[in-house]
Formats: sequence, C-alpha cells, structure tokens
Amino acid sequence: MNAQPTDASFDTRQRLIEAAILTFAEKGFDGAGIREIAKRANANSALVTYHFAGKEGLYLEALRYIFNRKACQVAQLALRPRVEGPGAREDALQGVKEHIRAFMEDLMACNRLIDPVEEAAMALMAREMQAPRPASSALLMEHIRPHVEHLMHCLRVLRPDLSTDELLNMGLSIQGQLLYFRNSLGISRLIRGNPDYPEDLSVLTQHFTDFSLRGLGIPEAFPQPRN
Amino acid sequence: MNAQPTDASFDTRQRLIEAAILTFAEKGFDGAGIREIAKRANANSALVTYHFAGKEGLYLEALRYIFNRKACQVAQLALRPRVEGPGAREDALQGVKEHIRAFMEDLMACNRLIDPVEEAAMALMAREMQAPRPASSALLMEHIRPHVEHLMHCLRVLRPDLSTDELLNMGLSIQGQLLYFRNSLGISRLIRGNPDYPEDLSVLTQHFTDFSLRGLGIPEAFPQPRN
DNA sequence: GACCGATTCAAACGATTGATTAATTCTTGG
DNA sequence: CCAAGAATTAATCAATCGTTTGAATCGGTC
Repeated sequence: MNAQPTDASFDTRQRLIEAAILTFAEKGFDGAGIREIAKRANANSALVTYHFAGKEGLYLEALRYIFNRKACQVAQLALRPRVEGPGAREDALQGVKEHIRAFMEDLMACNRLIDPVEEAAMALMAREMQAPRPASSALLMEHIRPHVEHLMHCLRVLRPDLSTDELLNMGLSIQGQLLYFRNSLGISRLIRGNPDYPEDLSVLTQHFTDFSLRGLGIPEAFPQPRN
Repeated sequence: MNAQPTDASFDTRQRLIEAAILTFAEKGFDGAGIREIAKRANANSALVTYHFAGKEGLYLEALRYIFNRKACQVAQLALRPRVEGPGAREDALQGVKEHIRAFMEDLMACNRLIDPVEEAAMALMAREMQAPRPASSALLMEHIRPHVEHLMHCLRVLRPDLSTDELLNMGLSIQGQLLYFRNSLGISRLIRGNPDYPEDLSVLTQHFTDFSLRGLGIPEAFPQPRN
C-alpha cells in the first residue's frame, strides 16, 4: 500500500482556494468561472471537481479557509466580558466598542496594505454575510453566531431593561450600519464624489461607535452634542 | 405611411417588464434568463431584443418602470421642509421620521398584501440599491439623489453644528440600518428562528426611528432610557 | 525496473446562455 | 383589397458554463 492521500497536491489545493477567494470576491459565485479560477491558480480546471467535488465545494472550502485565518480580527475577539461585579458595565461597553472596531477593520481590510488574498477574503466574507448562499448559510451561522451572541450579551448588560426582541433590534441596527457601509462603498463614493473615501478609517469607526452607543441609549458613555 | 410605432404591442412590452421585475427580483440579473422572463410574460424571448435592445435594456426599463410607480412611497415624499422660522426644527424632525417610515414601508412591501409585481418591484429596488449594476447606477442616482438630499437637509437643520462629512456619516448610519435590514431578512429570521419575522412592521419602524434620533443626538426628541 | 494509486492534463460533452435570422402573422393606411 | 411596416414566431448561432472522460505523469513501494 503506497501513495498517501497527501502529497504536493496540498499546494495545488491551496492555490486553487486562494484563487477562488480572489475571483469569488470580485465577481460573486455565479460570475466567477471555474476556468478563470484554475487559470489564476496555474492549475487545470478539472482539478476543481477532483479536489472539491465541484464548484460549490470549492466555494465552501474557500469560506472555511477564510474563517480559520488569523487575520480575521472578529474571530479573535475575547468572547466573554465579565458579567458581574462593579466592572461588568465597563467591560460590556468595551466589548461593544471592540466589536465595532474589529468589524470595521475586518470589513475594510482593503485599506490596510496586506496581501490581495487577505483583502479579497474580507470582501468575500462581507459579500457572504450580506447575501449568504443557501449551501453556505449553515457554515456562516456556525462562525458568526458566537460573535452575535457576544454582542447581544454586552447589550444585555448595558440595557438590562430591554426585552430580547428589543435587544436584537439594537444589534441589528449596529450591525446594519457596518455591513451596509461595506457593501455600499460604491454608492457612498458616488454621493460624495470622492473615490478615495474613506481617507481615514478611524474617523468613521469613531462615528459608528458614537452613533451606536447613543442609539443604544447609554448617555454616560458620551458627551451630549453641543447644542 | 402606415403602421404607427404604437400598437397593441404596448401590452407585450408591459407584460415583459412586469415579468422581468418578478424574475430579476427573485434571481438577480445574472440568475434570471431571457427565456424564463418571456415565458412568464407569455411572449417570445426574441421580443426582448426587439423591444428593449437586449437583456440589459429590459433591466433598465424595469427599473425606470419601478421608479415611476405610485406605490413607491419614498418617491412621493414632500421634499422640502420649512427651513426657517420657529417651526423649522419640528418640520425637519418630522422629515426624518417620515423618511424612515416611507423607506421601511417601501422596502418591506412584502408584508403589505399587494400584488406580486409591486412586491417584487420593491425587492428589486432594494437589491439594486445594495449592489447597483454599473449600467444602472446613473439611473439609480438620478432617482435617489433628491431623497438623499432631502434627508441631508433635515439632518443639517437638526444638527447645524456638524460638518458636511459628519452629516453624511449620520445619513449613512440611518440608511444602513434600513437597507441592511431589508437585505438580511434571511439571516435575521435564521438568528431569531422565526420565519414570520417581523410580525409587526410598526414596532420595527419605531425602533429604527428611536435608534436613529438618539444616534443623531437629538435628546429632546426622546425620553431617555429608563435606567 | 515494474507496478499502483494519486494527481494532472487536454479534450470533449451536454446543457444553457443572450442574441440573431428569416419566415410568418397582424395591423393599417391608401 | 392590397402592399408596407410593425410585431411575433420558431429555429439557430456562437459562446460559455460546470462537469466528465481517458490517457499521461508523478512519487513511492515491492
């Protein structure tokens, strides 16, 4: 018995996955063709079926690959702030802030000067969160749920007076700003007439944080507007 | 000279456009096929090229058709609140509230029991606002811009202390909540485990209004949270 | 060196795509 | 009634899609 299932073919799989991330991020699932992906990976298009049992399989593998990356900051957040004691409220507040910051930096990875695969990976993740494919929504849920629950946990500490439904609406409003912003960069640039927008991500992150915390109704976290 | 360019073929155009709205809304531009659209309209697929010079032309015509509909509430908003006098601030506040309400009711037309074409039209509009096709972004801009400017005008009255960039960010945050919500209904239902969500649109509209006005920093418009 | 299975490849398959063609039907002005 | 142009049709085109096929190639064991 010879010929282990593992070989230098690992490289080929890797190259295909990275090329898939790039292409899927650019053109979406339907727009990206197997031949184009294979060409980018310097591989034969038949290998997609061979290694991943088809285009859909490659797409799922690409998503899995992204979620397990170190550069994905959201995936690295500490997921449990203290819930008791005098510091619980400050920790929850900090948790919300970090959630917003991590999401913004992940989603806007295009502004960090990192390798193109990393950049495309975040674009693809954003795209997938916006309109998840049926076959991949389970995978997405599995990886997103902990962070949703983390955010909800923080919100509950900050607003213990609200019902679960009201808290979910709060979370939706926060998340909506961030994801919509990412996916509507094109329109935003059109409206502002500034192709380089945003020049400074930290200003925007600060805005989303301020807006969200005021929206949450946490007056002590913010100076009231000056008028 | 005989045979006017207008005939009973107007009906065929109309049927093709409505079928296009239904199909494009369901499957997107790439996913929808000319043959399927034509079949739905009880017409021949060649008529798409004949009447609209191709698939892209039909898509643009479908968008134009939507924007000119009466059911599109956003398009019916009064676009200029009073800007001077003692009532200006109340009018601007009302303008923001109506903007949110009209957008919510338009985007969530699926919950109003109206005809399927109307419903699909709003879904397609939401889809297009989220990820506008290059060929149609100009058309979209032309119809959306007045309402963006109207919202910005209200915001400026309410927060005269902010810069244009800051006001744009505020508008982005408001719009983001609404559009993201519409496009992420699938995910929301997954998270909540409730396929009928939202049962009551008015509750949600109220939440978005409250969250946005608090986020804007208009304390007098709202009772502070009770804790 | 021969064998075996994993891997890679060029080529082709069947289906589907949007668009085109040429023939036909419909409508209408003269 | 009859051409003329508009409208509609079935049939086909060329291109592209994801997938399949069968042979070639590679690496490692006997």
